[in-house]
Amino acid sequence: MTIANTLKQKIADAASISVEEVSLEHPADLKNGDYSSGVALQYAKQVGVAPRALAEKIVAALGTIAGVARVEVAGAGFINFYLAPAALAEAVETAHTEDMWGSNVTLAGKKILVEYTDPNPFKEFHIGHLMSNAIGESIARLLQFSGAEVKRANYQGDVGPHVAKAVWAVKTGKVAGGSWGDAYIVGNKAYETDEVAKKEIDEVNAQVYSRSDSLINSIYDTGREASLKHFEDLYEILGTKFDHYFFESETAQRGLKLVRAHPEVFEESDGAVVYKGEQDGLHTRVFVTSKGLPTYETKDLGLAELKAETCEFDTSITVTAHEQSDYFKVVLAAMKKVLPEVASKVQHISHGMMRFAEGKMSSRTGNVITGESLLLDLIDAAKIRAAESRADDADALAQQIAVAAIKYQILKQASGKDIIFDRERALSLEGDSGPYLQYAHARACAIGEKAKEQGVVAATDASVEPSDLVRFLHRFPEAVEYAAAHREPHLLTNYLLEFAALFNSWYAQVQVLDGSTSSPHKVALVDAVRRTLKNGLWILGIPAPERM
RNA sequence: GCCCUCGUAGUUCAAUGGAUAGAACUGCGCUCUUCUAAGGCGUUAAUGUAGGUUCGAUUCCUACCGAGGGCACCA
Repeated sequence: MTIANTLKQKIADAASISVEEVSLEHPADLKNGDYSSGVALQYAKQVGVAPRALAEKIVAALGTIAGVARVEVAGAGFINFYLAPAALAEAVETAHTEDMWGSNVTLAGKKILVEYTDPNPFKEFHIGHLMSNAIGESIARLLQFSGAEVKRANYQGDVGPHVAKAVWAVKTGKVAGGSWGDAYIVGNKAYETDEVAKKEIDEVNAQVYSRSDSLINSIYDTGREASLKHFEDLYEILGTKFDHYFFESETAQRGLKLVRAHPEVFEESDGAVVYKGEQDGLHTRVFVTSKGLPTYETKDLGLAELKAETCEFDTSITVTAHEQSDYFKVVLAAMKKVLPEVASKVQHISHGMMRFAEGKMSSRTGNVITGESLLLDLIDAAKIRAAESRADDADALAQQIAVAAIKYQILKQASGKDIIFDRERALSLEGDSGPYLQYAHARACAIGEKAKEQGVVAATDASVEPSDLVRFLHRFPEAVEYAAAHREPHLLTNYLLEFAALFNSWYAQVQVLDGSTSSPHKVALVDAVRRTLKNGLWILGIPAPERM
């Protein structure tokens, strides 16, 4: 950034001090300029000059900076920079003409594998999977928009006790016609309350692994395929396309081999094979049970190896709920010793859990809310509004609005915190919401369409005094880069909300197609706004319908 | 007991060590003869407690209080 560099160089002339890094930020209030620095406040004491006086000296030494219209000293000693109209008009022009407006190249050439969603065949698609999907997809897109070559991975548990429970329930005719998620619920309950059933399920579990029973094989194969197909339908609605699918059935043996090959890393304890995490300030975890079965820890080691063999990557990210944070640290500590090269590329991103406002725990069918039922409820609710819209396909629009509503709720807050999900709030589709952003985008599209009809051709005019809307639009690329650097979609969500609010407010005051000579410029600006919202929504993984 | 997250308006969330701590929902009052009122405008209301570091702390450090999660054969 030229401003930061100039500031850094000239501050020495002004105060005879050297600074390694100058703070330069976007003031929250646009009145305070496009950029602002607090260096004078920071170094006033060291130099022995009052902050404002030092700021004045620095400003005097700065001279002219390309693209900056004026520099002011304000408040206690802040140095505020106001960009020149031409520099801001350039941002509008870029946003109006460039498809990739807002992208950056900070990760160019980097290969990144992102694993997320991770549902289990034979079980329901839970809220947690929905959260992991929304966050993982958005992080993948943020990295992509920053120039990285991103591959999406999904790791699913297709073997284990949960599978046996569902298969047993079907085999014994305990469920008929229900979903595989229902079968799991029935099997799980029987496992906990019925001794005979428990024994049978354990047997089924062994048979699933050994594939020794043809009836069980048939139920298993049918169920696995149906579950995976069903998940695919959900991914289609959610807008995710995975490049790689990994299954626990592939990672178990691999993991066991790795553990057995490293007796110096793992030790035996009470018949089980464990990793003593205490040596790394963590806790002990079991990798192989006393029955010789691999636990999830071991499977994760196998998964890491399998990922590295399947595709090349510089970084491998796994997105999970926060409850697995400590677990992951132990696995990573063990991995550093078993697969050091892979371990050095592994990163874990965790998110909070979704909780529900009291008394709103059940779905429309009266059951516990799953990720799927939540989505279906929202689609239903959105249909009423969609039917009154201008959309050609109301059902398709209802789906897009529902996805926006739910993803926005997840992506609007810092990912470390739990999310209190209030259905009423999400279903209202108003205010601080995904549909609000979509609506602003649809409005911008409508103006573009009308401009075309009237034959008004967009043309940016660098001499027009820039509005707050333009100055905020100029910050978009930096907002993307900032969010990508922190792997925090909510930082972009916040920017987009504020940007959309600014646009809506501007829209209420300004008539774009008023037949005046300023129309072409305003049409260009509206198109720049449209692309900013479109690209921003794309990064969040939220569809941007052109008509609502 | 130890470890990890986290405590901000009545509620759900923001705030890159900076300027008057921002929104949304709720309440009340305006606003469609003008490009979409899923919109806009106005109005009340908050940093858990006690110290520390700093020119400046919601943010960093320490202690306490409170919430959620994790801590051996589940995933």
